Amino acid sequence: MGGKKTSITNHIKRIRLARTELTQSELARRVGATRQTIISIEAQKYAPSLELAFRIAFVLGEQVEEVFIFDPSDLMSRAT
Amino acid sequence: MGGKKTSITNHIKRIRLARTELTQSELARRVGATRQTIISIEAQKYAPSLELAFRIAFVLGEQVEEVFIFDPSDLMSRAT
DNA sequence: TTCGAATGTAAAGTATTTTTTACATTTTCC
DNA sequence: GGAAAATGTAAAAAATACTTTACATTCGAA
Repeated sequence: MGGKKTSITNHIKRIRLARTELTQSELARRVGATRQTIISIEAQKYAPSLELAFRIAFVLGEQVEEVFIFDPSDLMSRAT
Repeated sequence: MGGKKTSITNHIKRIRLARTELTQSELARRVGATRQTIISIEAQKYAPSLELAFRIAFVLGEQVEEVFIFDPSDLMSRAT
């Protein structure tokens, strides 16, 4: 069913509400994406591009790595 | 020639050589991508996905934001 | 100089992200 | 309760990232 899964999760919604109190529409507008894109990313349907991730973090006033959490466990299984 | 493409640049090549002395092939293998992908990204032909960016940074032993540099100037022109 | 490893170019095909459009549900607030 | 704003689902098309394959160039060492 589902599939690949990205090994990335994000805290956009929490930060958006707790820290900046932006609506999805407002965030979308400020980062230059559509509301639908924000919805899908918040719902973890897919990970954003690196550029969009940077823009989101920038607008939220956070570092990329505080907004997006990478789980390297699948990478660990690869060899030296 | 090129087009605007992405507002992201990277220091993969410098870090790859100076810090870890990996070949493109080795880096590609460790991050689970192809050599061609590493070549294109190092050549700034396009930016990696967020996931690949995280993997590259992880393997290089750096933070995402030390490897990939975001220029927010195009974002700044958007309003409040 | 010659071999092999590393780097590079190109192009076609696959996979993933983003937009666009349209409508449904929930929340807020009067 | 009702209107408006905010959030949500869906799906097709467009844009971008990634792979695969094949061949060319550069560079270091034997």
